[in-house]
Amino acid sequence: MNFKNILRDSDLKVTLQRVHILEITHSLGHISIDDLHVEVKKVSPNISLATLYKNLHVMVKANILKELKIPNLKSKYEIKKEPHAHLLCSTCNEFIDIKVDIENVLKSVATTSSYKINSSELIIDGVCLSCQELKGING
Amino acid sequence: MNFKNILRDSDLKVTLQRVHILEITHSLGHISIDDLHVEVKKVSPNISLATLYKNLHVMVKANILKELKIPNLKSKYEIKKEPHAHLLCSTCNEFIDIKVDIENVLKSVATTSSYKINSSELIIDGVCLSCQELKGING
DNA sequence: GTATTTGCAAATGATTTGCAGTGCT
DNA sequence: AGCACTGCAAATCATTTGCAAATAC
Repeated sequence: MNFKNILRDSDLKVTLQRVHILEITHSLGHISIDDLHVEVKKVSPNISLATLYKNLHVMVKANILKELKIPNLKSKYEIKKEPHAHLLCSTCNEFIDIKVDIENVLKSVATTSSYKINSSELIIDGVCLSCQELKGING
Repeated sequence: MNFKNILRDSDLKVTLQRVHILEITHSLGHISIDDLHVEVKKVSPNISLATLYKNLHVMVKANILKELKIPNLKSKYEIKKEPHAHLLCSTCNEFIDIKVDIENVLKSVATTSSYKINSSELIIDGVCLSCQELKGING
């Protein structure tokens, strides 16, 4: 991914900080602002939280990033890509992308509601396999 | 709905404040903490935000209420009921319940991921009919 | 009567803002 | 050069906590 061009295409100046934010977010998949701060400081030691907040907002508005509001946790950010859902393990907080097909569901909602639908966010909450096994051992 | 019994069944003391919170949340469908504060003060003028926060947490933990984290907005709370999705108008912020059937989707996710699924949250974002019409007139 | 809950005020935590200096184009 | 961006510190906003008085059971 060429993040410099992505920024230029959105009329955002290419700064080292922004490129680092995008590279780290891309390589980790989803990240909270605090984890991002830790990671970005490894390459830009003086970066401030204020800069992170400003850049996350501006890049969300520019449709480069997406903010994911997650039950019980702080928001995470991800690079905007094809629609997909998320699966959260409520025990260990593993958080992963999953492919789901809800096109027909969205179409039928559009028809019955008369809404013009832009996007959707599906977060599925459960217990991952290894946490199920641990629970079996301990409980 | 008998909110006193619902509270008793969860081993929560029945207080006027809690009953008011539940009555108002039920009658309005979904409500943010600030709107709830305004509404509850009409019947319990001295209620504090701290009491609201404490009670919302305790009632969410007791599974009487559900917290809805909504893109761009503050959380809303609703009485826990059968699974359903939500439709948000990103122009006027209308926020409504909708019936959707994603049982098969969830089942297939359970199978492929080996997760034990507890719940899911689907928020669909779009533009409602009257905002579409207004945009047509003004734009 | 005891334990829980309430409401206040203060503390903490999260996010935003103002601004002088710096860097991108 | 000119405007946007950064980083700091301060301001604001949101949420939580501690505690004395009030209330539920």
